[in-house]
Amino acid sequence: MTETFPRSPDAKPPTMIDVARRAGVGLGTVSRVVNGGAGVRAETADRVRAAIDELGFQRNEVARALRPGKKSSSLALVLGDLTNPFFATIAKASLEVAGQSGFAVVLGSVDEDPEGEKRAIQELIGRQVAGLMIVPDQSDHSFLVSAGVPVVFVDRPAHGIDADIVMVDNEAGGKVATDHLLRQGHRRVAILLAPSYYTTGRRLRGYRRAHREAGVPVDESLVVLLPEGTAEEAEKATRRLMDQADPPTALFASTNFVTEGVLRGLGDNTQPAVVGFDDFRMADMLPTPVTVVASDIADLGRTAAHLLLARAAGTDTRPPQRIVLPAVLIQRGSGERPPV
Amino acid sequence: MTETFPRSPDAKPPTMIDVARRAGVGLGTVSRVVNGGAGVRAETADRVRAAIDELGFQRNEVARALRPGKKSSSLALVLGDLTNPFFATIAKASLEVAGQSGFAVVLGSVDEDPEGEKRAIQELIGRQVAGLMIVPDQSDHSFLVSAGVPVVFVDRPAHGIDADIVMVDNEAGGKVATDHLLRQGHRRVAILLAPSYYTTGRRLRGYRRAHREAGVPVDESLVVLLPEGTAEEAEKATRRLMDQADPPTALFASTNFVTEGVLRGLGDNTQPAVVGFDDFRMADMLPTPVTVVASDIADLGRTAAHLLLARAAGTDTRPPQRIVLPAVLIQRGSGERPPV
DNA sequence: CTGTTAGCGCTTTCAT
DNA sequence: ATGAAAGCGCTAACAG
Repeated sequence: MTETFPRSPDAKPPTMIDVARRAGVGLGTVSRVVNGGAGVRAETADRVRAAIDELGFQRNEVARALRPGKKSSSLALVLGDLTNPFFATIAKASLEVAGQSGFAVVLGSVDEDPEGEKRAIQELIGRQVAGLMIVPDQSDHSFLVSAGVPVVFVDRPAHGIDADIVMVDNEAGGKVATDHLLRQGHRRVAILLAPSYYTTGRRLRGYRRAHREAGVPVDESLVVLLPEGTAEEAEKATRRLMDQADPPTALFASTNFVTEGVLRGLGDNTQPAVVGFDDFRMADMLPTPVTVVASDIADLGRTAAHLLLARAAGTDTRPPQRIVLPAVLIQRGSGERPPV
Repeated sequence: MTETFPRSPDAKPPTMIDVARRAGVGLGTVSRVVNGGAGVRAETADRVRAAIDELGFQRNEVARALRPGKKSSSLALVLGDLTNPFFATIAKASLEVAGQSGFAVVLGSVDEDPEGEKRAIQELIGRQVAGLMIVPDQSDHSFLVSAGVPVVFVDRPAHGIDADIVMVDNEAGGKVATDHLLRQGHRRVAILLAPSYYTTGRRLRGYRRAHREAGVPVDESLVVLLPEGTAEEAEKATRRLMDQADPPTALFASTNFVTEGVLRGLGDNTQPAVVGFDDFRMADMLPTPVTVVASDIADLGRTAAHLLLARAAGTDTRPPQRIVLPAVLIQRGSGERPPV
């Protein structure tokens, strides 16, 4: 009895009114039943439910969300490249948390262009999302101040607005990684930074502080700010570093893609020590297992989602929070090579 | 002059009526301007635009989508684990395509439970998405027939409904991989399958066909159906395989996670040849670079999104399409080891 | 307990 | 060219 092709798109789906007529009750009663059925006689409710099944009725969430106050039950997630496991992990985690509360997650498509993010965000706000989780770029986000929607920033704070932020302890991470290298006697530790103003700055800060406290001067030629945070750029930069007169004996890569590039750039050269920021799948399977400074990225996403949900529900009215997750060193081999 | 905290959540955003009052025009005029401004005197339009800027007005997409026919400009994407690069790639690609057409993408949270997918899909339909892209599980999807929304399945077809499907040539891929191994003289080729009824079945079919055509009998003890498609299960299964009396000299892993597990299970044993299905980041960086059968996964996502957009727009009214993308062998080393 | 009614913000005729 | 008015499907008073 099952049809085998989708119903023609113009066939209008049944509404509550259809259900009401079918069940011989009022519109309000149907609404009550659909929303839990409190205050409706069991018998009536059954009749309504029967009608719902027969008609295949499904509540129109859009109309429901039109009601003022009743913000749509969806959150927006704005981030860069889903192909980056770092972002994918955040997405998955926040999706799970949102789903548990009956919220869907709308993904804003963020192209590369600088205007893309703002456009995407405004688009999303127009869709009446109940809240936004944003992994912001460097641009000004003050336009969000008057958006009337709760916002939680993830991984890095945004300019022009004081809102909740959930992130990793970048400076401590940078410090731990560098300490580890210096402690083993390395004196020429290079750092390769992806161009993300904030995290980059903090990680570099940790790197410098480690040097200062160890009494080791920083050779500025070993501080490399990549033009792009890709493996390709990191690979090129690594080659250049190793080709110079006095090459580093250790390299600190500031993101997972950069780590990949560094390893590629090093090729068969198994001399220099390498520590990466952010763990990645199969880091332990590479020829020399990769030592990293890692955080619980899924927790980053989960925490952000929980916080946003609480803000959206109005449950949480504290001033903007700043949640910082720890970063720990995971020794696997590449970071434990002694200096030459 | 910029405030530094988000506006209190109860501050209602300005509506078109506010704009109309402010500009001293009628509601309809504002609507016209917002939608391109055709048929409005330039001078009037300017006044309206000025009011829009001053008030920071933003069209309420929800109210807009309430209009019948005017399907919301968002597509739904329902898939499993975003943490799997395979799915993440699909998500990213479809997101880009959708974004170019001004569509947002809503992600359904698909938990592990079998009912999860159906619930998520119905939720999404209730949100009036213009179309659905689904990487379906094995359950029955006939309930979508009467949903009145175009659906495109990705990676595998669904039961109970004849809709568009974009996928990889699984059988050819299985054949190519197995051929490659047999051609090098391997006679004991194991295949490790993740439990996904369809792709698994096709890949296995290719495996069998390759054996048949080569006149090599299949040892059924080498056909392993994993209880779960995780690296852990694949690792355990690989250990078991290699521990048996007459172990295989080659292994064919049916997904990227399975490939990872196989490599882990093999550990230092660098004897057996390995071919994986689906390429993955850093496959070329492992101790022995990994030979894989790969397809353009991003293209899978892109194609699905394009098709869905056309269906949603009513532009494409062809009968359900079945688009199959090729799978090619990428030789990197692990698959070129000779039999012992 | 249940039916009726008034909007939510917008698009879209239909007059003017 | 522009204003007025009728809903879209639903929720939330308000009556009965």
